[in-house]
Amino acid sequence: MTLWLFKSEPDEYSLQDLAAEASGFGRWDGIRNYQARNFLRDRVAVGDGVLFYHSACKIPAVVGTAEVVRAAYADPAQFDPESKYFDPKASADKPRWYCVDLAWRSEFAHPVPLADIKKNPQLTEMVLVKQGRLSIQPVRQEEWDSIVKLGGK
DNA sequence: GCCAACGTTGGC
DNA sequence: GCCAACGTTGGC
Repeated sequence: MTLWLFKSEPDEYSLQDLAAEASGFGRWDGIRNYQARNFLRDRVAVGDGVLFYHSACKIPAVVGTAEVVRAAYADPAQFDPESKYFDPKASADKPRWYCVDLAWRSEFAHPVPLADIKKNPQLTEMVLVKQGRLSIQPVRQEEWDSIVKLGGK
């Protein structure tokens, strides 16, 4: 099992949106960055744990956890001309973009802000700190444990 | 809204 | 097969 950190803009899709899914899971789609796609397509597996991170908002922070419940499949939005994620260069037998399904697991009592993570000597090696712009990234077990502890859940 | 880091693309 | 240009991302 691998542990991950997934970023989402809360205006687009928040942890609360995932928690409110009637089906019990949500589709993590719209990934259009190659580095993130490669992780999604090649490494993310059912049962993997996910730190849910809110980005591009007032206080960027890890806000809770989720779990992967379906591994990579072709993101349907790339085939839909009406979608903003439409990609004319993608085809059904040669999809370019992938998505997974996630289930909500927990919401932190105390969100863990990026600013605090940067100040924490135990967490300075996180990809989140070392490489800013990556929306899907692996997390070490120790990092997961520290953040969940800080989150209070 | 700027701009830096990244993987991919495509012209040569 | 090199490498400059491109699109995406996201903190500031």
